[in-house]
Amino acid sequence: MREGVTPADPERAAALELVHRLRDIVLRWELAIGEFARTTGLHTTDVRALVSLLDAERAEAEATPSWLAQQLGMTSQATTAVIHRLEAAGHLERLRSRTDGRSARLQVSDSAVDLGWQFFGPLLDRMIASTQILDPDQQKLVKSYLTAVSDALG
Amino acid sequence: MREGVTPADPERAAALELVHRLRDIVLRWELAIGEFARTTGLHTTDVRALVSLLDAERAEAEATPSWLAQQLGMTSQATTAVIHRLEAAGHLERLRSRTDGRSARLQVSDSAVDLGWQFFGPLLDRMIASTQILDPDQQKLVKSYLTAVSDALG
DNA sequence: CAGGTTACCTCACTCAGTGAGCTATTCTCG
DNA sequence: CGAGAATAGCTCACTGAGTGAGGTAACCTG
Repeated sequence: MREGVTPADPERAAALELVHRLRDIVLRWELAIGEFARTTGLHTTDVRALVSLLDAERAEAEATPSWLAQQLGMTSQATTAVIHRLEAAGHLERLRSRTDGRSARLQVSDSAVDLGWQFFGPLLDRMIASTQILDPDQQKLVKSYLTAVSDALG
Repeated sequence: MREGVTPADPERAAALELVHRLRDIVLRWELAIGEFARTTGLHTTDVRALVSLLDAERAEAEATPSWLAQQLGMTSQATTAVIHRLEAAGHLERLRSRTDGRSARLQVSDSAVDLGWQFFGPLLDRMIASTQILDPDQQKLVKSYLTAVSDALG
């Protein structure tokens, strides 16, 4: 049934195996996001937004509504709604941008950081533990691989 | 600002770096799903469902509505709706299970396989190419790492 | 074969996300 | 400089995806 879709090329099959593991990670990550959303009463989109915003903060990049919209793959209106929800929940502050009068600067509150840490902390710890099994050279290898995959997806 | 959240532990920082790449991959994958959904007129959930179903087929596992609901992290009712949408679009057939009269067997149609291949094919090819740069031993290393991360998320 | 469980479904409803269209600020170039 | 175009973000009205409540049929267990 349906040959050709997965050709019997052993090299390719081995590579596909790896790709599947990655996809499994994506799936599990999404489920974790969903579970976090359910326990906190937030929505999955809100959680995804928070994660992106925390990332931006860590990278010390200025997060704006339009930037967030792009990260979420949503329209600016939907993103406005997300921001309002997070603001109402006290997880986000909307400040004025100093460089552009039209734009806003999104600042996650301490409560959001705590909340995220509480849930994703243990999860992150386990992921980090999995990583620290590898020695520096191995980590470097995996890192360059993941970067390549990331580029392939971009 | 907010020390303690990212402690100045160089080992941990290096590992976090890797975790971030993984999360970047998750984000880009989600955006790709969204783009595919937009171009095909499907919904992101429908696409996620299709991907899961194709996976099940590849693994030769029997896909049922309840199994799918679990994969998507959604209620059975919402999953019923997804199945109906995919069925109406001709991407899915709902067959009777032979072992359990209550259950249904979900069978993706050729049109869905083609559609998926058309969009995800090039993307998958690039991911596979990134993988094939590695030699077998390196692939094995990455694979065991990804498996460990997957377990950490489960 | 009665009582309980499981798999899936329908119905009524809510609210997240979209399209249309607005205001205010910034950029561009004669 | 100043008019026109572009950009950032917003409100409003609406659609439809997902949920909770609750139903039916098939299976399991004593």
